[in-house]
Amino acid sequence: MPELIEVELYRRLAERTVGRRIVEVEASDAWFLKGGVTAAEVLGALEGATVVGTDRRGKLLTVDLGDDRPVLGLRFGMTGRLVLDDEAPIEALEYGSSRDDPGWDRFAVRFDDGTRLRTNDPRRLGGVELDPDVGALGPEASTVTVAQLRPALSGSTAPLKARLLDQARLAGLGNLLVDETLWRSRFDPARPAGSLAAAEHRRLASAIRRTVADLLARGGSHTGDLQAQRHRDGRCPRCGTLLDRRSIGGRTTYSCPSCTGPAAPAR
DNA sequence: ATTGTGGCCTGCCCGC
DNA sequence: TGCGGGCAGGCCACAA
Repeated sequence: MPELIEVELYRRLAERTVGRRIVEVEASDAWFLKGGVTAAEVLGALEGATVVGTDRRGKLLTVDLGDDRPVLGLRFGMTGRLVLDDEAPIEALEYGSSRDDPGWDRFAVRFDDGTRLRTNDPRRLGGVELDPDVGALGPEASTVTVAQLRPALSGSTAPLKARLLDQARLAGLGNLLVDETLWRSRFDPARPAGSLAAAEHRRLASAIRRTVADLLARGGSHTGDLQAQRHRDGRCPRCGTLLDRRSIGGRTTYSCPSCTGPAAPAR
């Protein structure tokens, strides 16, 4: 479940490798290489390169290797973790494994100072890419403005939640963050995205930024107030009502039927 | 174009 | 104790 919060923690870890030179690349898992790139091409592009900086758009981590090299893109899917030597900012992912099996290392680079940065991903849902298309992603969710959110939602009949999960419209939110955000701001996830009024755009944009900041401070996408009740028979932490469990946007969705919804706006 | 669905990958947990 | 089925969700291909 790495969402932008986890990937931001990964980025901060990767940032520590700035100035180090890559002396060896481990890319033996062809499945993990995306965009049609071969292991040989990745090796050629990365070996000898020095890490210049890191960046992130939504759930995509990018590593800048200088002007004469392609940008290294890292995606983590749902169970991917980034580990520098033995240091992992996320010990165990919410729906991942608590083990750290070396057999799950899908990609790694070794630096000239002997340190090693690796992706450990049991389910191989993440991937490595060269020069990823950052432009295909929507605006960054953690800093989204009303002016950015409005066009992402307006005119759409799709459920609000589905649009917020669409990385081409808004980059960074995953299932847990969206449910937490909508619950906090009392929106019905199933409501048509295009039905929001101007004041609601403001309320939602603000809720997205605040929820991301709050859960980042707490340490993960799974630290939301709704999380403990994300199960059948779960109850709304605010009013105690039995939570709705539905599939919206193809994802399991928990929401409070009592204190959310168009018929029951915020008090 | 937009929206919905199913599949990919595989560990884990539950019930029998 | 072992086993099978369901489940988790980020992402992409594909269908309507």
